[in-house]
Amino acid sequence: MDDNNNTEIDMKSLKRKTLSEQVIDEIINLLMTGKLKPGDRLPSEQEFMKMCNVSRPVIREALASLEVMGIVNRKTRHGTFFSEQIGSRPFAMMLALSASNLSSIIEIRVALELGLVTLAAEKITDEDLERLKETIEKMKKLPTEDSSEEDKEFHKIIAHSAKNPLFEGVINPLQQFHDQMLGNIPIEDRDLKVTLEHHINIYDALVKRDPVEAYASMYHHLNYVKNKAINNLHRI
Amino acid sequence: MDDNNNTEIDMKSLKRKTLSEQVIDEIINLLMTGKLKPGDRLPSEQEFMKMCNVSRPVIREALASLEVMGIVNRKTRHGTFFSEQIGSRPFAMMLALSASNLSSIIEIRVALELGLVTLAAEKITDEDLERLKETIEKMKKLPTEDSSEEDKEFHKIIAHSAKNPLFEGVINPLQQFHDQMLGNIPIEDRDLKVTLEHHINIYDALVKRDPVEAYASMYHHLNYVKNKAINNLHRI
DNA sequence: TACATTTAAATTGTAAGACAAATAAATTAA
DNA sequence: TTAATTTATTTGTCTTACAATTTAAATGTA
Repeated sequence: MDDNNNTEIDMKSLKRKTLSEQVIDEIINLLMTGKLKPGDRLPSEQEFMKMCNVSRPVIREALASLEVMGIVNRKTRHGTFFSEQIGSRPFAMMLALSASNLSSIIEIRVALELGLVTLAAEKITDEDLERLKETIEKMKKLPTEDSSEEDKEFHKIIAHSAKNPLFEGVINPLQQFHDQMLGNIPIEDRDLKVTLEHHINIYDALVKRDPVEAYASMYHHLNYVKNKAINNLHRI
Repeated sequence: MDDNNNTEIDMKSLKRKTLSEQVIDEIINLLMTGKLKPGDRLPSEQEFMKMCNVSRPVIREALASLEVMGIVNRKTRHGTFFSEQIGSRPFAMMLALSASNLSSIIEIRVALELGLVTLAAEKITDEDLERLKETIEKMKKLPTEDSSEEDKEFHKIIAHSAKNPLFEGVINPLQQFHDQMLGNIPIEDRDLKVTLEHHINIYDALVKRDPVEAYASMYHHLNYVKNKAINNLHRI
């Protein structure tokens, strides 16, 4: 503090880090430095207390936080382990903050679906393609215009075909959030023939494993769906 | 338990929910139901204790978890508030679990950048375009092949032009993680002229506000970058 | 000896009480 | 009226104790 007095130092922009946040940082660092890997067992609460020289509630707050984020799993008597992969719950919780800004949710979902279909074009297996084809065949036999279940299934297969758990952890909550908060597009707004045509175009592009064509088809489809979703939104 | 004994009930698939997790669910529900909005003040710890009939450490674990996720902000004497928007930290922490699977990180980043450039094509402002042009002009004057700073800036402007805080909260950690864990592509692998051409193509598409062309240009660019990043990865 | 049951142990889960730290609000002094 | 001081409020940390869960070890029985 005997430094140059003319230097403006904005001390207020520093946020004080609680002890539990510091413990979290240490634990995250174990992963980032490769000292521990997904699946590995962490030290027990008692051991952490000794290592970090803090009280047990501080450790518990840190671990509870990491568990809610899906980064660790805690089991009585067994211990605490790093998760093998992230799940959907953390991102689903984060989405709650945008619950009142649904158009932004729709927007990011569209963007992610477009990125996803690119990945799928590169990585999709014959098995995945077969399953996509099945949803298309199922849609051809539908008795009504309501293809919402098949539509969801179609998008889920594409999400799965990317074989990227992190991506799935992000897109699954979006798909579910979208369904939950927006409900389904009203029946009278549906055109099974158009949706089916869109799905077939996307499928064909994926068969060719052509990312740009897959993208263009998906973009076309999602714009159709997005406009209906936003119209539905304005009706609420 | 005097039900039909022939029904198989897999009780093991139910995970016991701790009290703090239940408190978290209640708080998230406040957001989901619109009872409270981003920016609103939550009840104090003492009030929660009374409402939920649990001890203070349970409340604190719940609130600490929500704070790490960026969903709430806690200030001494002031209280606890829902955040206005999500930040980057939660997703950055989630990424730590994939620290040992870098190709999957690269992959999801590419997918997200592609979705993002679509959004940008729809929403970009003249101001954003001007800033993109500035990075391009700056690149034209670079003395060496090292355009990593300008490349980062280019992608950051695009991320910002989508004007979607949630999306930014996801893509920023990916951009930073990528930079931090992968470092920069070695100088001898760089071709300023190619990168510049890619950026110009993307910029031109954005000027036209053409999503498919923006996508195709970005895909071309990111494939170039991705291959170099993966080659660099194999060298480590 | 093998299997079943009981007990002990290890770790997480919860509660209560006390004090500390930060800071806004209220009160007092100039 | 403004500035300084004090008080009050809320979060932050710690200690202690007990509860709950679950697995391993020990004991009992056939």
